[in-house]
Amino acid sequence: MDHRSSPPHRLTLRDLAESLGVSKTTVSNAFSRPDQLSPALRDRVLEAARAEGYAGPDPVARMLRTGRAGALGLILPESLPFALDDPSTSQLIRGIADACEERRLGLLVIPGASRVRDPRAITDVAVDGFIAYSLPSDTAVLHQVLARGVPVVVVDEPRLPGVATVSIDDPGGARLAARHLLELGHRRLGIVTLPFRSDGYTGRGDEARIASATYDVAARRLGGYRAALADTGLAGDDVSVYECAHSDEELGRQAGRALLEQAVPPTAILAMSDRLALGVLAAARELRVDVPRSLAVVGFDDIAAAAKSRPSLTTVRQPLRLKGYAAARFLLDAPHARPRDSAARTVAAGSDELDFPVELVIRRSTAAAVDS
Amino acid sequence: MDHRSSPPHRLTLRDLAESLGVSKTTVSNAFSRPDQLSPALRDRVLEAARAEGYAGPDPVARMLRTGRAGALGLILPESLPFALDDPSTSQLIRGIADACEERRLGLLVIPGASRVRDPRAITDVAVDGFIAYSLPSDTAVLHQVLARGVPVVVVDEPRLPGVATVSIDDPGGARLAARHLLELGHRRLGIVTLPFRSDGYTGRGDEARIASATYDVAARRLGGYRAALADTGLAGDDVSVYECAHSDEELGRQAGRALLEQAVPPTAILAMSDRLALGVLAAARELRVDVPRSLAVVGFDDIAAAAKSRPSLTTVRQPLRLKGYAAARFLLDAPHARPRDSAARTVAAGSDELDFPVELVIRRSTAAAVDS
DNA sequence: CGTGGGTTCTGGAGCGATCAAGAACATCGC
DNA sequence: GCGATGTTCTTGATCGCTCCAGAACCCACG
Repeated sequence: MDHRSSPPHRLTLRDLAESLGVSKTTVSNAFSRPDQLSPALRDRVLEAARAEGYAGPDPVARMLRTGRAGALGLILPESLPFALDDPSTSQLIRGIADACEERRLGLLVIPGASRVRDPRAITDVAVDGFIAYSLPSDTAVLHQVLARGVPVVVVDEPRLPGVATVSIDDPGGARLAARHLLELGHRRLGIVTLPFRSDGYTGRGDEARIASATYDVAARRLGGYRAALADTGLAGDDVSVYECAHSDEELGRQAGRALLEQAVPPTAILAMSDRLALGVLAAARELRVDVPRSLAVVGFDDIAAAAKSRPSLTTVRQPLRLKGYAAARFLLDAPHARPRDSAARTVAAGSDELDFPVELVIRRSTAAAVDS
Repeated sequence: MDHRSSPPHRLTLRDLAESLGVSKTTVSNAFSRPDQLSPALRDRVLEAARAEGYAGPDPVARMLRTGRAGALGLILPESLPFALDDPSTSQLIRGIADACEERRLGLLVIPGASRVRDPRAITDVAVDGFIAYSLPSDTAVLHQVLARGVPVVVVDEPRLPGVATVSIDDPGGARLAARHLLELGHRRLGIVTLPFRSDGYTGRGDEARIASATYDVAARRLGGYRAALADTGLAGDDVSVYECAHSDEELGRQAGRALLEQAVPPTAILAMSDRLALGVLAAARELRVDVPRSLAVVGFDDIAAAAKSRPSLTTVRQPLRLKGYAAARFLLDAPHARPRDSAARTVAAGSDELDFPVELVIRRSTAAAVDS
């Protein structure tokens, strides 16, 4: 009771202890370890806290002492608006949120990481670990995260040696999609890709860009498509590639138009995401190209809209939500995820990769080629 | 140099200072206040940090010292999946994210607050303030937030005396919508409402529930609808009300069917959200009720899908993204938003309410009544 | 050469909690 | 009645940093 009222002092655990005539530890226990003190005293403390307006232990001070932040950092490549727009990203987030809720952890979102960013967004944030989603390999962010020394799990990309990664079999999925079209007799294929680099380029495929891709996923899926072509003894010659800067319907539509308006248009189009494929469908509609009779389209992801489109979309299903959940669990359950007992940067050595299977879902956007 | 290597000690600022033979303050300044020391020494410190693998000042320790958490807490009524699904919520989040990005703040998401929740989700989290979105007035969460003593801004509801609120003119917007229908000659109206309470009830309107509403928004909008009826000299008699537990298309469809399958169906339906209105449109389609010829439908919010639906939706536009942005700015710019200098619980006394105007957007889902 | 005003750097006191170790007191068996 | 075993509460150190006040130094001015 000796400090007057010069600054409207925020009540602290010690103040309460003093005014009650007990030790700080006792007050602390009353809040955080109820079984460590007699119910009577506990009630007295809690009662006094309420009366004096003490809100409970300061989370930050506790974090400093215990070394746990009680939150997960989620690093997203695009802005939050975009992430929320994109069904596959938001499915992933759901999965992560599920795991956070189970573990009573907060979820701290750090969007826009594919652009150059203030490193403080990473270094100044109180988290027990990061989940980095689909970042280009040339972004500084991931290295900042690694440098911070907290556990990290990467989802999808980039695959870095020694960094825990949760992903899918991208080449395998792509191969499945392409093989499906080839088996249906298609020989002139178009490919609508996700970005190879994060420079905002949209346009015809460019081998130089592809060779220097910083987005692994696009490169891996393209590899899968081409592997299927090679299986069938086809060179990639009759395949035109169109790259989109983002995964959205509008760019997919644009890509679809570009491919369909070629002198010799493809009879089938492989799109690296369902949103792109949906855009291709829109382009076909505009150009009065019948799907699947004159054009077969295959997507990737199997978002909810894929089953609802007209025609419904043949696609490669990946377990997005599960992937998010698994990534969070991977982060949390890993031995090194414990705070301050190790300088480990990744979650686990050895079993640091978790790959989910994919599955081809055949719907109505693909049919046998009619030779034209 | 006296602490050996028993635990793989995480490098601290002091370790670095010692090994460099400078003071802790100097190292701290090298990272956080570059202008406070000579460039030469600064470089030497930074160089040593890199060499020894020191990642920079620990954010939690800094928070404790400076009293700033560098993050905003966002409290959402529903689960994150649901929030991400809902276009109006995600628009709001965008606005908040915009402001956070401007101010280099993290965004910590706390979903599912309308259910009973572990108070630790609120008390244990390091934030400089909370934005509470559309919470029922009987939820404990908001009181926990208030008790924590950090600044709070409520968006939409509940309106609590002395608590800063960002909102819109709900009764006014609703009145606009209803008046529009009345002016078109409609006299038999149906109303599809947002939930009045958070108990998951979906079904016919129930005056007892309405009177004891814990969701202010639904009550205020209903008040607006009824005010318009009163303006026209109509009692509410010819108005059937159907309450939906959530704002989604499926429940809207269900509500639409229930209203349209009545012995004497309404000629016009007022829905408290666009998603509900879209569901009503779906119901009308199923029942082969022509919109707008046999049924007029008005929504609320003006989400992107409202302009794209068939027919496009007449609705009450509210600036969702702006509302989010404003809420964050309100929180951050308020005098009391500064840490530890006050026990103020709300952002500002006096000007603690920020209301945005709404606007009726007339599209093709409404037309003059044909007397049937 | 002394004085004043910068700049650059240091030391030590906290920020508000938790935790390990131990003191005080009661309980119990033999 | 006495050591043994708990239970309940306290003491003091510590988490890693930032900030305040001041020391040390440099330079210039009169």
